[in-house]
Amino acid sequence: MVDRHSDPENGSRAKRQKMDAGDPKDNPYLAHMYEDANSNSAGSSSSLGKLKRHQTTAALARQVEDGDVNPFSGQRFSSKYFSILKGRRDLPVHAQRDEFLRLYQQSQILVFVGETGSGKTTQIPQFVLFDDLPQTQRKMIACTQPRRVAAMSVAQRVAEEMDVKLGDEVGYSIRFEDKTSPKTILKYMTDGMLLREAMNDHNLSRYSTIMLDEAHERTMATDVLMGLLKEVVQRRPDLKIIIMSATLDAEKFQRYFNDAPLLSVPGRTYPVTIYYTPEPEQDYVEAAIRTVLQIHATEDEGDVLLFLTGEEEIEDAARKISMEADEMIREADAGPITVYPLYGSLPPHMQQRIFEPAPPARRPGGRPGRKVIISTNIAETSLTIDGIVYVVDPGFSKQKIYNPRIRVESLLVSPISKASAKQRAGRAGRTRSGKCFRLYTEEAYEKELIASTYPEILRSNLSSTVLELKKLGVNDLVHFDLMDPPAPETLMRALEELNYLACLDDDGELTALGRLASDFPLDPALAVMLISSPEFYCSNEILSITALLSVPQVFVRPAAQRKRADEMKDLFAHEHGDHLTLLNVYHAFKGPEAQRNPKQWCHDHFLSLRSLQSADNVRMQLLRIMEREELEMISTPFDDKKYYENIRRALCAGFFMQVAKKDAKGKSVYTTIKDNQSVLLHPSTVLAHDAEWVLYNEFVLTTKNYIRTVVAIKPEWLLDIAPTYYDLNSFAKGDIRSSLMRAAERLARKEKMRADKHY
DNA sequence: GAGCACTGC
Repeated sequence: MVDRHSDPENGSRAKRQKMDAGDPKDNPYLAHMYEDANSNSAGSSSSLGKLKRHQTTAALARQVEDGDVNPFSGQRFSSKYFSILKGRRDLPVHAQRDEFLRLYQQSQILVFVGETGSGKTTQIPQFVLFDDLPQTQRKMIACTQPRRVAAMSVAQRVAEEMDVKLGDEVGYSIRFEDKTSPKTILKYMTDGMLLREAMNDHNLSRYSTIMLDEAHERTMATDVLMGLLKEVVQRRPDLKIIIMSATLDAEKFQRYFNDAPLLSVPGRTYPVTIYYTPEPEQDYVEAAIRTVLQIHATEDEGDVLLFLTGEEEIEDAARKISMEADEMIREADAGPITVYPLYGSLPPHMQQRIFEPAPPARRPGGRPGRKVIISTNIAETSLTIDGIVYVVDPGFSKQKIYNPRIRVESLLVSPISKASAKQRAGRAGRTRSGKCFRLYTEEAYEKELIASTYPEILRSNLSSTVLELKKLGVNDLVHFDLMDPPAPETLMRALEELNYLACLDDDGELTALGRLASDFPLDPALAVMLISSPEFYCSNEILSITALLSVPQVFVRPAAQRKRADEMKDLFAHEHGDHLTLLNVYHAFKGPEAQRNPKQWCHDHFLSLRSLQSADNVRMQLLRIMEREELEMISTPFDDKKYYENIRRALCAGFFMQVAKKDAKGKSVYTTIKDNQSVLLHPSTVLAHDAEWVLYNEFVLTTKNYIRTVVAIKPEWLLDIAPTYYDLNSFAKGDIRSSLMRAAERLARKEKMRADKHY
């Protein structure tokens, strides 16, 4: 690692903030002098009275904000309100309040670029509130976030700033929790939640202004919402839209929204010096470890953040760095180091540890200690850690990619984008000026990194999205104006899958089943399985399995205790497969023994309490929808010999396209139906390796092709449940076809015998 | 004989 030059892109921001020097009313410190001039010092309803909708100026808003009485709640402002208000007025966005209001008033759509620390997420919605006055229209202002925690914490903060109780005038709405009331006029919500609302209210008529925050993240929901809003604004001239984004891409948003005006506000961060390597690194993990140790040996006090790609890589690097650092302490009197791994599947209390202070010097006057955090991308967007001074960026992350040809999503370690690299570097400049060590050459940065990561919509299976769009009333998918249209093949695959699931008819129109399926927050195959389950007398059980398949892995397998964990899993194993094993786990979890102390029970049985609780939550949500749609909740008696068979049949009703047959020769090698992929059973399966036909939940592409979470089924069931997909004429001659033919003959024979009995 | 980056309804 050799340093080179400093990169101006994260250096000091030279943008000038405009000062409104002319009108003394614009000076917040003089505002109180004018407050009484409008003869309105008390009375809640009247203090907003001086504001006319879409004619508010910064000065007018300030007068109301500086009053004694909260104009929205009618209560007297607390003293805390005024101290917070003072801080808010120092935020960069405040200097441009008038400029913002003018643009907001003049145009229906506005693109707002505010960098980190500008205050956009908390302040802009309040600026809008004072001008849009949604309560006079019996409407609300919505501000979307890609993540739940953000929606919750920002709403909490803004409620404090506005001196109201969270859930009254300011609230939030996320899956499993609606913290709003009839009083609510400003609602923070996840983008997915707004999309759900749009499915039942195509014009989003409850809102007078909709703001999409963090639009640069380009989540699936944000992309679909943007396409939708582009249509809604045509039908609703009264609706205003603000697209809020960080960093570049602003022009792209502007162009997409018919050259909407743009407002940029500078952020408030410290300069970060960028260093590149002179030569490409062969082994980025090794280079990263070396760099961290070198920082520790030579750089001033300050914590280090290293980005790696996944759990194993991180744990491995953490071990090595700790070992090497111990040696440095012994041999070179280096300061102490604490290394914290950080990734999503880490239990919350372990994630919290990253906020502990760096270790102190080992003796008075000794070399200071240092904290090293080794993290996945979670520290790039979801979590911010103050006090980071050094960032080490090897330039890779795991990214989801989708292969429409074999209908498989997989994770691949890939080079990051320039936007990600900037975001990572920025993590070093939150509390003071910092340094970022990029473990690639400057030339590679310039020439090899793409400008920004491909949006999720280009990297995913679209069957859920296509179903959602149909439900949203978008009939012509090909001409639906998405910012980045997906590959036609991906779209075709989704339409085909939905057609086989009978969610779309042959003309591509939504069927009754499709409409019902879109009510469930589930992948279409899961939704169809659940809706069909009453026909198989096992909707209670399929509901549990569906919930378990929608949450992270419930089985925990710590590296040090694999054997013990596997033994515990065997306690729940069902000979016919993993779905049934999951059901056994759930039933045990809900049983009296486990419920006495769920935490202990899960720990003892190597199960994830978090996953099981979240499955329970999902199950309750799905149950409410089942009841609302009058789908019968029913079970086959447990002592009936068809109890498990009925469940396995019901699984086929949704997953008949995810089936594999064991090869005639070659042990435990399977071939998937129609796609003809050669696959292996994932080693985690409980299924003995002798099932001829299996249904799988997931295709995992790693060093080998694995199918994971599998259950044994019979080909007769497939012919019975999905006759169109299993039309024998559509199969090429071969092992699969002949096996299906024999199954068809067995079925016909049974039918005949049954018919004979009747005569 | 194992690879779940991260979100979301």
